Amino acid sequence: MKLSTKGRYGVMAMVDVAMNGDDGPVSLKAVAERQGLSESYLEQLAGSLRKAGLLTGIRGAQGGYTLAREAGEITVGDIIRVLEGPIAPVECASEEKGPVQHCANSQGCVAKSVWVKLRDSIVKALDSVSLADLCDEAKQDGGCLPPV
Amino acid sequence: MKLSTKGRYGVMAMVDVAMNGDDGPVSLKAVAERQGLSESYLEQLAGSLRKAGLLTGIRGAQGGYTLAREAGEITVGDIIRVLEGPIAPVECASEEKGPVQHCANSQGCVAKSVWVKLRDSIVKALDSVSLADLCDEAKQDGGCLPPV
DNA sequence: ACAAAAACCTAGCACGATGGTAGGATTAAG
DNA sequence: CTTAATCCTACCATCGTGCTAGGTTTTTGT
Repeated sequence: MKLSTKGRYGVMAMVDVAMNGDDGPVSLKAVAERQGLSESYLEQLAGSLRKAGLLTGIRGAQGGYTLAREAGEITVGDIIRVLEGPIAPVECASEEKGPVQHCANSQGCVAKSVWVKLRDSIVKALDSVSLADLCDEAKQDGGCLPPV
Repeated sequence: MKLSTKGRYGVMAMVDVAMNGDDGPVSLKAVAERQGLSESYLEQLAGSLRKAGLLTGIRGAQGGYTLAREAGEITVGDIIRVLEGPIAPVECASEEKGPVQHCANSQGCVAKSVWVKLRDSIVKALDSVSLADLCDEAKQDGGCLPPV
C-alpha cells in the first residue's frame, strides 16, 4: 500500500509549477533544484503529465512547463492516475474494469467487498484535494523547517 | 497503490479458517486447495499471522490453525498490518511514526496533508470490516460464479 | 513402535517494477 | 549561432515479490 516516487514526485512537481508559474513557464531544472529531485527523472514524469493533458510544455530557451488547466481543476487523483495507473488496491477492484470480472472462487469474491470499499475511500480522498488547495495551504503555513 | 498478494492471500486464508473452523483446526493444505494457493507460500503467511497473535497453530496430525480471537475481533486492517507493515501511502505519513519526522523541503510538507488524509481513509476502511462481517456476506451471497 | 500428517523453519531464486542515468535530437530565445 | 530548454529512447542496478525446496519437529492413529 505504498505510493511510488512517481506519484509523490509528480505531485511535488505539479505544486511547484502551480506556485512558481505566475511569470512564465517553469523549467524542470528549477523544479529539480527546489525539490531536490533528479532532473532527468522529472523529465519522464513531466512527459507523461504532458501527454495526459495536465501540463503544457514550452520548448526552447526560457521554456518550461505550465499547468494545462487551472490549479483548482487539477486534483491529486488526476496526477496519481497518470503516473501510477488506475486506482486499484487489488486488480479485481480497479476503477477501470478489465476484460471480464469474475472471481477465482467464492472466498475471493467475499473479500472483494472490502477492496471496493477501500478503493472508493482512496478515490474520494485523492479526488477531493486540488492543486489550488495545496497551494493555499503552502502560502498559509509558510513552509516548514529544512532537513537536519 | 497496490496491495501485494501477501495481504490478499492473508485475508482469503483468514476468512477460510473462520468459515471452516467450526469442527477442529483447519489445515493449510485444505485452505490452499479451496483457495487455489500455494501451500508453502501460505505457510509463511500463517507463520507471521501466528507470531502476531491472529492465528493459533496446532501441530501434529489432524492439526492446523484456528483463529486466536473471535472473528468479530479481527479486522482486515489487523491482517494487512501484519503482512504488509504499517499503513503508510508515503513514509512521512506512516501510522507508526519513524525516528524523526521532518520534511526535505517546504513543498514536500505541503503534499503531506494529502497523504495523511489518504492514510486516514485507508485505515478507516480497513479497520471497519471484521472477519465476521466477511463471513456473514459470504453466507448470504452463497459465493459467486467459478472462473471461465 | 511406527508411519503419516501436520506445523514450523530457513535458504535460495527468478522475475518485474522501481528509480534512476546517459546521450542524444529538436526547438526557440537572444 | 550559441545557449537553454523540452523531448525522446535505451539502458541498468537494485530490491521486493512470489514463490520453491528441503528439511525438523510434533502429534495422532494403528
